[in-house]
Amino acid sequence: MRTLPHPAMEAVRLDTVLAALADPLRRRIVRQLSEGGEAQACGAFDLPVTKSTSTHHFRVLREAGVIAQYYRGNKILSQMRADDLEARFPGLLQAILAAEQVTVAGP
Amino acid sequence: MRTLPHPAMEAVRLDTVLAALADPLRRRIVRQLSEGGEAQACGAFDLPVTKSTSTHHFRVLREAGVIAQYYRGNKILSQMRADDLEARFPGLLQAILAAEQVTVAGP
DNA sequence: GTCGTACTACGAAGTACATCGTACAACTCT
DNA sequence: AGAGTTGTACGATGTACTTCGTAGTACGAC
Repeated sequence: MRTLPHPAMEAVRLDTVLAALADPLRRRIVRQLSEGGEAQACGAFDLPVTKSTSTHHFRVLREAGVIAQYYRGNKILSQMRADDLEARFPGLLQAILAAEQVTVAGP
Repeated sequence: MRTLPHPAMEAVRLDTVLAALADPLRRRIVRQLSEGGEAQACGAFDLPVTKSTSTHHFRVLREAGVIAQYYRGNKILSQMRADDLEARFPGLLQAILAAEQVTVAGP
């Protein structure tokens, strides 16, 4: 079974997490994962970029420690590392997701 | 009196704020401003870069809507736009500052 | 006015990032 | 085994960012 490398919780750096979440496309992925609750395959995301680019963004999120990915058949399932993030940076993820909510809800 | 352009609170975008705060040097500035409370001149910051670079980072923070800057004599005083940020993205700034606190406090 | 201070503006150089296309690998299904 | 699906790897390209040096502007002090 193939596996993908994930940073340990202690190795997750604020720099990397913030940089990862500064991209709108990556926040879109994170949002969908957070709202879905369940692990989802990359194909479940309707992103306005090619597969290559999509792979790149998922990789950035995984290497930043924001999401976890594991093989399941010929798909890769992704899910939030919500607990790890909350333990390391309490309230951060929630604040960012909530902030975007505000941004979207314009008059 | 010279003035510097600041984005209106409604024009402040999460993308820009997160990108601005993803840089460690800029977070260092923000941290010092937040802890100091009072407005401080750029020279009050002991940053490991040249003045040009320093100017650049202050500018990024100002254009992102994170700090306010105004002339005072031949200095420029900077201060956090804490209230504006809190109104637009509740809890975000505090979560990021707290997160860094955790990072710094290693065993 | 002249000098020093504090900071900006502009251009240059190196680095990092986002995006894509093509080629490839692993898995499922028939 | 062969074909289709899902996603990766690698290289290329254009854009943006960081950093610096130099030159210049505004202000206070003398």
